[in-house]
Amino acid sequence: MRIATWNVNSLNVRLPHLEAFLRDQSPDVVCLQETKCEESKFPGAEIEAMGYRWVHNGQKTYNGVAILAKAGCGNVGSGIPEFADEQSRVIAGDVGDVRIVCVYVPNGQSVGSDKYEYKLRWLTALRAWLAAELVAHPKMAVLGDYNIAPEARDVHDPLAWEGRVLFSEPERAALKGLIATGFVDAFRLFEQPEKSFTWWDYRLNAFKRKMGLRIDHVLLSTALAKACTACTIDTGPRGLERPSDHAPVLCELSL
DNA sequence: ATGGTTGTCCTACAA
Repeated sequence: MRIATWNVNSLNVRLPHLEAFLRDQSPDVVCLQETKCEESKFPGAEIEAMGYRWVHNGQKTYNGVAILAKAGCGNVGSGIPEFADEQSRVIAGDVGDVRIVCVYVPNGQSVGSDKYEYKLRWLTALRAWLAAELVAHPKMAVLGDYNIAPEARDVHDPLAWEGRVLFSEPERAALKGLIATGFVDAFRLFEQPEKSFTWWDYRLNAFKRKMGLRIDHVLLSTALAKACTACTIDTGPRGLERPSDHAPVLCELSL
């Protein structure tokens, strides 16, 4: 089974890129973030024509998450239970015997801001929920835009980014704490190229200058990690005309 | 240089 995650930064704008990605990579499951549309504007017919069934937790203008799956998914839930959130940032469902959780972690804006505090509270709630979910679903994959670079090697200029949002110590500690409840970062199970990133700012020609961060992740429960044979970043879509600012991450599971 | 670009929606705001 091949699973993937991609922050598309508007699903309707990125539909041609998504179509090419699905054709080129043929993933069984794709988690999307920042669909930026409510249900009435979700391009469901187009996605079904590409051979995928879908579930979506959307909202107007901001956020929005979806899971596309060739085989469809059941037992679908939206949001973090017991965490009231007006923002559409989580959707989960079963594909076969694997629990798929699609997350769009808050950006946090800047360290010390209200949005930063919200990000940390959100991550605390996510951790508590997922720790409990692991008991019921030993085979679990949590994919998405975490808006956190875990280590210095995940940042093009770690000295410049140290202490800033996306790479501050409290954010990294929160991600580390989440992982410590029973996950592994699939990307780091394997040898990877230097300067492996998943997001590059639209400004200052950041992609061409390799000025990126690795903030999109595939976390696998320890039971599921045993089945993981590869994890890669597909930088192709980031180089296209009018791209998302994020690249997709792909993960291969021998299931 | 505290800069710059994109998406949504039409004016700022979020990223």
